[in-house]
Amino acid sequence: MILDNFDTLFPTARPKKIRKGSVIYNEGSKPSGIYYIQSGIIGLHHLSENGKETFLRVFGAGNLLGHRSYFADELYHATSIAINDTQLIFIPKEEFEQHIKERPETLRFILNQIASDLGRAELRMSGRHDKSAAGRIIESIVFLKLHYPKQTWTRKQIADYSGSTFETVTRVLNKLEKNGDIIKNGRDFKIITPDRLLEKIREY
Amino acid sequence: MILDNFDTLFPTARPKKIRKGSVIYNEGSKPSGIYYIQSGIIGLHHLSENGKETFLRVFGAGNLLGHRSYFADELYHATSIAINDTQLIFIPKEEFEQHIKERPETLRFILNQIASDLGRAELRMSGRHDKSAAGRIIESIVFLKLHYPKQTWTRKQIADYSGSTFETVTRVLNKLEKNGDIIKNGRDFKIITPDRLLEKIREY
DNA sequence: CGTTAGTTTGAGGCAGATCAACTTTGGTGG
DNA sequence: CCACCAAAGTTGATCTGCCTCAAACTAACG
Repeated sequence: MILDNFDTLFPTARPKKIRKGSVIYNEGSKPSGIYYIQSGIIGLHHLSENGKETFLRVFGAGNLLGHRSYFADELYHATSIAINDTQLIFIPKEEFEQHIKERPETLRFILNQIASDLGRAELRMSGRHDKSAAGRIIESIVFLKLHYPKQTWTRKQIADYSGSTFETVTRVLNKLEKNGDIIKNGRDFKIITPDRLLEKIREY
Repeated sequence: MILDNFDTLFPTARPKKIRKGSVIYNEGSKPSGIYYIQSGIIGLHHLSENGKETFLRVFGAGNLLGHRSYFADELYHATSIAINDTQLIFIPKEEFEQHIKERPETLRFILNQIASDLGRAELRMSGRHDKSAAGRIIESIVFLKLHYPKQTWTRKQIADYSGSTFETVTRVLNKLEKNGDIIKNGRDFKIITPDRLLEKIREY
């Protein structure tokens, strides 16, 4: 879901360039406003004490970032990291609250998005037990490639998104290639028919 | 989070009695309004084709129900079932939209709740990989007993909530009793010191 | 006090994580 | 433009948490 021209509503905001790999905010810190992404891709990651990493959500151009914690009135529950070089603007609390007063429909728009994200998160949670690792990996590559076709997702990113390991992702991708479901090209790959692949999930 | 006296705002709504075990709405059907729970406990469950069940969320007196799908503008992604005898009112779309116009703060209240639920869902999803089954079971009983202390949760319900099996729940509860962390009483049990138990999760 | 839904306990199996050693890719700096 | 090298990917072997299956037990409700 994308907010077109959201940034033109905040003309005073100065766009900030973020280098690939750098952190926008850290788990545990306190929101003081929200971010709007003008370009680039950002990943939201949860890191546990035993070193396991979970790739919770992806955000692209036109998305808000940090809005969940802001509206839940909580500390950030995960860390956001730029997957690519990114450009974003930060909208401080006061300014954003003013905006909401003037445009109450923004609230409903965000609620719609968060409600949809909650459904997706819960289905992903279910999938951790009722689907095989291969099935989850397939769902993940279809989702990631559908939303960000030009991005070369690493095996590690796919593993963290699907709840698996990069070795297992490697093995599954090889099998998919052997079956003619994807075509590999260097580190990248192309899914031939995403819809048909999703239908075959239970076979893997 | 609880909406006090939300039902008095809809005096025309007729309370409906729901028997333990019966379905309020089914996965895949279309929301035509939202529910408000006057008394009782309701569980939201996702059932997969291979028979696995996931216990997604619990709702009690003073909670809304069916609001996620309503605001996401989606079909229900899971089935809601009365865990106890329950009394609720249904608020049709038109009436609810009218209410939101008159009381826009309701929208922010619901957004706050859904945003918080999303955070919890994502942390539970992470926990499926970075915590042992025992750890997740402990978190689940602490959560369920904290919010619904009088409810006798079955091993199956705890298993579906934690992403495990009822046999594993049995084994963990026995170990917890042996270690003096809980006291069993028939099918029910009491957690001695929930906070201290949560701190010991990584030991289990 | 009979019935059944819920619980306990044990034994065995396997999906997929982990560990390890090697190969390939693609960015970069000379 | 090419050589280098760190990051990413591959492949195989091993290990294990906990799920599955099975069978006997027990609480709780009508």
